[in-house]
Amino acid sequence: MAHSRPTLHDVATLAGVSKSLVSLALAGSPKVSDLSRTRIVAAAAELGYRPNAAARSLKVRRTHTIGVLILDLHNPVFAEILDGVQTEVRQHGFSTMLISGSSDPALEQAEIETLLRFQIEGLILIAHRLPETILRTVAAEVPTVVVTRDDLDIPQMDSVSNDDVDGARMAVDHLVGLGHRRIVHLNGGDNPVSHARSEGYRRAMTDHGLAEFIQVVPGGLTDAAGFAATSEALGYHPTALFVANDVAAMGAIAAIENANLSVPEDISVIGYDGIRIGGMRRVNLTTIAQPLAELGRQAAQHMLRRISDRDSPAQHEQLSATLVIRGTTGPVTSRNS
Amino acid sequence: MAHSRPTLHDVATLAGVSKSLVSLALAGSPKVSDLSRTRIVAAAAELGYRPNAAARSLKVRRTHTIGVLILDLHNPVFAEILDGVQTEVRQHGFSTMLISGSSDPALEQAEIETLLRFQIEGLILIAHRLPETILRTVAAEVPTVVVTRDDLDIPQMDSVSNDDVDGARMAVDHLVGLGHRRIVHLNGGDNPVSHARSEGYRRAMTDHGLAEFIQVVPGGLTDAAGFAATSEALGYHPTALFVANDVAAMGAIAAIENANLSVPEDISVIGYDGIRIGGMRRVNLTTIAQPLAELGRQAAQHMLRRISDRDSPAQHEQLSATLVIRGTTGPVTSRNS
DNA sequence: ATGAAAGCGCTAACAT
DNA sequence: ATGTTAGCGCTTTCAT
Repeated sequence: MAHSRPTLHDVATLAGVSKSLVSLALAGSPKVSDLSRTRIVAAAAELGYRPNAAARSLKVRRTHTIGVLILDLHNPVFAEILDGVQTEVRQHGFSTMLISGSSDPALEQAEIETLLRFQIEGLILIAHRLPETILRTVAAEVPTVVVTRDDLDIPQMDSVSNDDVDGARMAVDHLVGLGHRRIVHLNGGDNPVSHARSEGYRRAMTDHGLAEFIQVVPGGLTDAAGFAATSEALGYHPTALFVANDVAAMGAIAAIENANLSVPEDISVIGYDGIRIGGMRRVNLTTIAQPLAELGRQAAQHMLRRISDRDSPAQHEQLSATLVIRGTTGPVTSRNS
Repeated sequence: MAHSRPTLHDVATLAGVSKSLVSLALAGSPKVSDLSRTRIVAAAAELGYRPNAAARSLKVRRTHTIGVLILDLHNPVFAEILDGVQTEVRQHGFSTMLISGSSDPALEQAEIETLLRFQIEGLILIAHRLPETILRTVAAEVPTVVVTRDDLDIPQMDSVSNDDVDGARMAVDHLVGLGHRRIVHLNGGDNPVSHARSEGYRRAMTDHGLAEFIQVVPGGLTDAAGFAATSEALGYHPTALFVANDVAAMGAIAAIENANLSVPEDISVIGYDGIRIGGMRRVNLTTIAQPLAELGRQAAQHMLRRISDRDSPAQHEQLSATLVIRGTTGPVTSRNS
């Protein structure tokens, strides 16, 4: 940085007062005379003065900034959760600093490290995949709330999630209600959310007396993963697919149509998340919808609470999802029964 | 923040050395004895020491952090551009701090203000909608590069964009090549990108001798906007629609299908951007694809260059888009000619 | 190889 | 109402 920005000192000199008075005036203190205040404000404007947050935070030990880690910006789910977070924190005078995860988990940790060095006051982790040990350390240092995961019980760390086991059950119930039995599950890979959804699938299948039809195909949470996993799934001649998330479900549908089968006539498909794009008629995806913005809003509330009371006991909020029936699921027909 | 984090001083005391030596050791200086280094590293680890970036930046006047403003996290375009930015800046030892725009432009400015107070070294604006005066001020203070806009000529501010006029022309050329004449354009609202695309449409239509068929329907850049604008567009009985962007194009298709017409048999639709989801078979959208990640990468490169040479002349990079023909456009048939 | 001291820009007693 | 001063945590000469 070649040009050095004007400082409080410069403003003070120009206005012909002391640094402290400038500080006071700019903070809106009532004990500054109108004359001085006017002069100071004018001087600041003239110089294009902008307070140095680093210096300020060094002194007051607050930044009014919370960090947000989003696993994958490509998945619209996270943008929708973030909406909720932002509206809520802004109302309370906080800003957010986002970082996005990358394919490399080590980078993710490094990014969090950066955030912490900037003295953020809290951290919201959206669908992270940090190891528990790291999480413990982080949560001990800074108020932390995790969104979309509830499998961890770490002191001083709150979580807000939806009940994935129950949501998965709703998906299976819906399909069974349509007469399906050979329901294959494309799972979302090795992460807690996907595990929970798989677990819900297994339990629901079992409860419906369909244990013998349980079939879990390894997949992932991206459209590419959904596409790729589908060829294996088709080998089991399913009449319906329950896919780990909406994005992967869209990939699965593409693969099904690529195989010259149609949805839902030959195979019904249900996703999970309730991303907006799934509601577009072109896509028209039946899904288990999470209250995404609400998830974000609650996460922010927990965060704010924890910032003012660091040591309050860990809270784990669980919101329920809802079944949204659209066009990719239908009754079993003679074509696929 | 109740608990105060350990400082260099604490580490020094524990290791039994001076603050300066700790600083040196942690910076990897070779003039620290192995013994001291080991002790210092151990002490730092034991205390969970994390350098305070605010203090550091105050001293060294560098943050190695660049700020990125993304207009709308919901539009997948921006995530893809960001990918390019991130890979590039990381390779050069920089981190990014993201902020996302909101419906309220004033908030957007406030967010940038926050970023600047944190002493970011550069600012990348992706599809912002800041007024030119603000932009000038910002660009004068911090290296700035704008992505997806090229209409501004501001000193010390670079831009990276695609040639929207030319891209729009390609879209029209494609449709005309398929025999379409009644090509209606759903524009993207009052912003420079949309203006350029509309302009390209008009020029291309004129060049093809189709000036009498020019019809621009006001719309927006979201799926809802595309959906809404389509009913007016249908009033002109088009055989093809050129929509301002992919997301809106998906909305338009939904509206067309809602009206019991089919794509492309009754109406062809072409979008703009080349978002990944458009490539899914379910969507299968013909589009003008921008080199999104490349846009981001180049933006980052300009940024980095400008950080090391503040006063280099403004550069305006323009990358070209490519026509991607998929399933939503087809030849004019007896049904719609 | 190590330490002492100064100072980055700011705020907050405290003094006047 | 305004100024003086100390110090937040760090890096960086400059001594030793």
